[in-house]
Amino acid sequence: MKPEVSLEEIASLAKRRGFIYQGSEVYGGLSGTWDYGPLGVALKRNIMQLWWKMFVDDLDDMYGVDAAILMNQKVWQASGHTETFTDPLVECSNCHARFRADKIDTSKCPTCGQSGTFGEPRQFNMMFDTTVGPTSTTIKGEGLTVKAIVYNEKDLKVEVPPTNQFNTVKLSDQNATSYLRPETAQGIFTNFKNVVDSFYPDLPFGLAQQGKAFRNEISPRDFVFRSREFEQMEIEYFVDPAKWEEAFEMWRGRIHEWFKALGLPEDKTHELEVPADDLAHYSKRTIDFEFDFPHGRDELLGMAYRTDFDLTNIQKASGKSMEYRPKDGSPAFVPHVIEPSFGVERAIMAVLVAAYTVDEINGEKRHVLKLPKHLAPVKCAVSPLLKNKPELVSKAKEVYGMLKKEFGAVMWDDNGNIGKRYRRQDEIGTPYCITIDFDTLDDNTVTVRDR
RNA sequence: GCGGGUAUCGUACAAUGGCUUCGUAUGCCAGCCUUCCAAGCUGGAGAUGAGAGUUCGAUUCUCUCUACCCGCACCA
Repeated sequence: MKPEVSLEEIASLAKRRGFIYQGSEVYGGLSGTWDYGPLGVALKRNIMQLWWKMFVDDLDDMYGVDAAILMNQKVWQASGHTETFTDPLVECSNCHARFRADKIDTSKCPTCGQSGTFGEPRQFNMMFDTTVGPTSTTIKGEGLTVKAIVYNEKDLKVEVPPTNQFNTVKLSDQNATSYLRPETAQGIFTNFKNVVDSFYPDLPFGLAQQGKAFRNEISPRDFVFRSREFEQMEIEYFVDPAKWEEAFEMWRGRIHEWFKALGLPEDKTHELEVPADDLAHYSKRTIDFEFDFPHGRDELLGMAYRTDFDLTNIQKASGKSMEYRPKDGSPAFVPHVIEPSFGVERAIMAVLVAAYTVDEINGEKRHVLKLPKHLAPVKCAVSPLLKNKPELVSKAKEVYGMLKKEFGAVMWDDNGNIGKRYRRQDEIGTPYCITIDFDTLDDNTVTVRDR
């Protein structure tokens, strides 16, 4: 079932009214990046703050963390990202199917049956790599070794004598290589022990984090739905392995509350029980929570039972115990994990799609963003009924100043006539408009319009 | 990454191998007017994605690049 709104309509509105722009637009853009304008950043922050309130501040069993984007590369080795992301991929030149070169017989394409259609395998890694600190390079020749600290390898020029008696040998410092995190989850797992040491919370408890993650997607798509830089809101909920199902169901319920808080209609959200043979190797159960986006039904957030996969990996790789010792003296164990993982951009898209409506009034189209009030970027617009009556304008300024100081997200609007202002505010989802008229001057009352 | 499409004021559309380089609507800015749900008038700013080629002359034709949209693949 496709919603009536097209992705292009949403993108057009987002651009026109200052929600979301193409990243680096003046230079022709950068694929898979998007920038937020004044209204967009307000909406985004409202959504993220709502999440933090619902899932951290309002709950007794939740703790917040905020880990660094750059992490020791051992994190990604232990989690399996380094290995699984450097698989060589081959592509069939006939049917364009792609396969892991080490998993198939490359003499014949399994999809179309053609022979000899595979080219050279290419390494493809979805993690953005980077170098932490200067790169150290060693130049070796006969009887001579020069060590150089190079801040930018492209600037390094080594003159090689014609005798070729010198060789340049780059000793890339493996410790200096790192990645922009492809998920925020590992920043939580690596701090599990720290939080236990500081607070020793009763099990079950959860850690929550919001932050940027980066994936070098093959093809970013569908407006902000799949981009190369995005924001995640993730929870790792640590449980006694015997009680994981209980926790799973609890979070399932909390996720539906989240949908309600975002104002997403129930008939547009769906649960997809991921079939056993599609599950990631570490997961015993996963539910994809989907939404009917303009481009089709697609994943809005996911919840996975990750067992003790991550903590056990860290325990093995670091040599540090990740066991939790229950306070009742029963034997220690490595907790299991329920992971609800939310995408901020996907939530924004869903909210915009759900809120976007077009009314027909006397044959005129009226665009209204029916945002939940607590998400609206502008809570209230203040207008003088007439722009050319100084007494109205000054009174309105006074009211505006009071509200602005109190609530912040208040907009001054004196452009055109009153009807136009209402329309304009409708289009950005402003719930309240306050108009100062001549009665205000007489009896200090104002007109409050509820969208 | 493959195939198809698109790229013109902020937005949505129009037009053109030249002539004074581009029209409309809306939005925006200034002024006038206007006593509550897109009234009107006057004036103004604002665009051919980037680069190369063909040509006397390119926004228009060709090529390359970039970005977005549609389909496929991918989504650990």
